[in-house]
Amino acid sequence: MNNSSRQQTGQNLLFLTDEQLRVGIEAMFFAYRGFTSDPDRILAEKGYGRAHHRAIHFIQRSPGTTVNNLLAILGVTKQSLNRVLRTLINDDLVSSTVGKQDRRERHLHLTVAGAELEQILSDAQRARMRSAFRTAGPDAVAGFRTVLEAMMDDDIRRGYATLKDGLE
Amino acid sequence: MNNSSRQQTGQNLLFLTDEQLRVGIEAMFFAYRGFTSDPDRILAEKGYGRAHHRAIHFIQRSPGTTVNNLLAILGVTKQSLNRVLRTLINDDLVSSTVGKQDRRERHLHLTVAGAELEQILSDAQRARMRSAFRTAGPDAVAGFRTVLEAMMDDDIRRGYATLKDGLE
DNA sequence: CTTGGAATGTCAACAAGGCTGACATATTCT
DNA sequence: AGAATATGTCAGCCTTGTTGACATTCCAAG
Repeated sequence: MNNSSRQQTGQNLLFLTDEQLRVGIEAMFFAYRGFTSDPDRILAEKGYGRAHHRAIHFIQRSPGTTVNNLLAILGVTKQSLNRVLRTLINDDLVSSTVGKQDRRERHLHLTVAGAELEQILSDAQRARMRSAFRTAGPDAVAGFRTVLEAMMDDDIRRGYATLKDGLE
Repeated sequence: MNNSSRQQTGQNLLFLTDEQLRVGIEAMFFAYRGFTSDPDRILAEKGYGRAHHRAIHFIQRSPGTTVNNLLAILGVTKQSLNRVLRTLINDDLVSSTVGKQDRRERHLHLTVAGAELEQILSDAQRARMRSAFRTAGPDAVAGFRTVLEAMMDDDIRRGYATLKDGLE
């Protein structure tokens, strides 16, 4: 299992050595820290955390989404999500409206203030991503996305593919 | 600033649209969750958390490293790290030995049991990374690493480059 | 040799944000 | 009518981050 590609098998599989995998693992660790650091700084100033950012992000990207939808995407318990949503609703960044077909459901939207904060956060996060993408170039970006997609859990990759479809 | 590349500038910059950046952001989010999920499961069984994994990982990769080195890499407070190290040392997964030149320093090593756990964790994490790399192919992997590197904070990228140098 | 600073450890308190379990309420489906 | 669903809420626990205060040990400069 270890060093599975010490002897090559026709193709060049040197990119699968344990050492290369270790570098990939550490790259993920350090890059993810950079990826979250800018929004984290902004959020900390306003008394929010990463969990609030995640909720705001996915409400922005799917306006009117229900609590259950959000739970499935975020992969946390309803108690955890509820705590975050409660503060966002109290602070008037998110609105929760009763469903029309199914009145048990709550549909979530960003308020004007919520959309403003979302904009600030995603501007900061996109700025870093844009800079990284520009530096790396389109081919590298394609590879980046291919590898990340292959690293997701299967069920998530399906949902993620649906998200992507909005693009084509 | 927004949709900065709606009109192209000679080169094809469609990969820098806000939509593409959003997909990249969500790819990072979902992929990182996959990336940590396998070790997290194993750690939870043994009563440890992600912080223990990080400590074990970097002690394994730099045996004899000092607490201060580890603090710089992990980017947490010494109190936070100390709490984690204390449990690892108590559980005999990590040994802490007084420095010979500078006896204020503590040099950290994995014990046999610690190395065993590290092996289990990194096997799990590498398995996912290897599968993703193999699926994506060497060119995609190169792009993946290029983008991640460009996404790190500058000071970290320098340290990360040093780590990488062990490879060539 | 004394003193300042560096490296480390430890105690206490606090907060965010995960978790489980239990329970309430409203609504919809069967 | 009763089961199932969607949501909210309370209480308590854990990990892991934070700050602040303080002790110890040692090196090095004066």
